[in-house]
Amino acid sequence: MASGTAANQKTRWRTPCQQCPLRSLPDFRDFSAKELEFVSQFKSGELSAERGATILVEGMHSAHLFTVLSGWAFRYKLLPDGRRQIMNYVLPGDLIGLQGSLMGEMDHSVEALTSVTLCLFERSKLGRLFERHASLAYDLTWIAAQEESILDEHLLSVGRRTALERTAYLISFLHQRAHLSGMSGGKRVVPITQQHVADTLGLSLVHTNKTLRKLADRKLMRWQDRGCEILDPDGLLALAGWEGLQRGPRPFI
Amino acid sequence: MASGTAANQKTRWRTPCQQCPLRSLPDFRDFSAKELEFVSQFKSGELSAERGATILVEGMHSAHLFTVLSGWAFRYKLLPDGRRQIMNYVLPGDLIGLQGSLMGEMDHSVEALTSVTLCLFERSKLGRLFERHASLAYDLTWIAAQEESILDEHLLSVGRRTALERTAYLISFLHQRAHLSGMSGGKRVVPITQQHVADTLGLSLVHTNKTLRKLADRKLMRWQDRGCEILDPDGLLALAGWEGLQRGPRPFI
DNA sequence: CGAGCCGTTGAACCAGTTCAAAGACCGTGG
DNA sequence: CCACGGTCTTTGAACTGGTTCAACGGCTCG
Repeated sequence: MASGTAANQKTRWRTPCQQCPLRSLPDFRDFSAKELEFVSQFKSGELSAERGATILVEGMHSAHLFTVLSGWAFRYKLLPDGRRQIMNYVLPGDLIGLQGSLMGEMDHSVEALTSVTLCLFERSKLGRLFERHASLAYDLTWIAAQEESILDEHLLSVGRRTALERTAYLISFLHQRAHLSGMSGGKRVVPITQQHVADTLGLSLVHTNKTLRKLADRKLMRWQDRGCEILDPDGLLALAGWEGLQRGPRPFI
Repeated sequence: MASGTAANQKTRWRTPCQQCPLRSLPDFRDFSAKELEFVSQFKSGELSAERGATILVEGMHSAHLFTVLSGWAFRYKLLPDGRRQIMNYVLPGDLIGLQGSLMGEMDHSVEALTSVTLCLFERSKLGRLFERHASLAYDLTWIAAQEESILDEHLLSVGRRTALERTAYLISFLHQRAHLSGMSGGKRVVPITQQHVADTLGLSLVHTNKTLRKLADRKLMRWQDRGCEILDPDGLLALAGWEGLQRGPRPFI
């Protein structure tokens, strides 16, 4: 279970939004010069965190919003006795802390899976975003609705899919997300342990291991190191009974 | 499982937003005259649906958004073979169809639990809302973030709580929601069957029945008719290990 | 009065958990 | 260089929380 301390480091400003490497990804929408200018001054700095570091803590009242610039993280909640449920994964281009910014305090925590760099935005400027940049306000709502849609699918998995189906779903999901964030050359690895898979799917570690083995025996994927390689994307989708993520231009801040 | 057909009926305009009965509830935020005027012309009519009727269908491309004026409904998804997962319940003041409006097509369905009346909004006017009414745009984002927060908690339940804890959680959750929507005089009943409980919690009908019996034996609640009566709200919260819904002024459209 | 829906209960079963142990692969310090 | 401890994965075996199957009783509504 999580043991990392919040060893975050504020770092010097590095990446100007105008040259943000994420903008060139095909899946992100284009920004107007005006939008770009606003986002640029909305951004107040960058932050980096090591693998295992806790970026946001449940109950915390944060003055910031973040967008992931590079690396992987995950959102989770704990029960009083320590049982953990991972809600979703956070990849480059994803926004975190919106829920906390709008509702006062975070209702979940976020931990880094790899070393991560984040763009930092001032919560206090969020009002101005809504007042002066309708298109960005729309994007924020879109992002929140998108997250809702993903959570719906996760809930369907955990509630109604069998262990094998769930696992196939999760592997597909992560593979697609990685692909759309430009992280995978197809074979690429997702940096998670089997414990993460278990905590995402509501399964025990042991049964997760045995289920992954079954998927490997069927030549659908292969577990290696700390992650997995996809062998048969379509087979996984079919097994999960899942349509896949919807594509199309995606906003980000 | 769901059998109702979409027997929706457009009805004559009835409730002017200025006299909306929901506005007087303590939990909803106040509107300025300007906001009220916009919402008033954003609303294009009302619609009513009978118990069992399907209000929105997964895959559908809807030209409307809805707010529930009265009655109960629920959001759900189906797997190809018919397994059903209920994602959340929809009560007076709740918005539905936002996800579909923003992302093109609905990724879930909505069915009425009681007879329901809905306010109808034109999706085409959503752009104007963002451009001219920042405060309402903010509210929409808030609403989406709130839904996300609720889904997180559901996912935690289904993934990591035991059947008894889950059931206690759901009962508490519905009780609180009903209370905040002004629907309950404390003893009031939630209009759902045990099949709905099962499909919300990812349990079988039989085991749901046995679990509800345990809660009743412990004098925490009582099942009656088509719903339940809460006997010991705090006992349920404690059993679930849940903090309860956060209060405070809540926006609605 | 019959058909459906809803709730209830018992009994057999099994998907997934828990317990236990061991092997692979690090990085670290002696 | 090797020994050591920590993290991660793997596997077998016993167990159990929850499922499935089956049947029945009560209620409502046409």
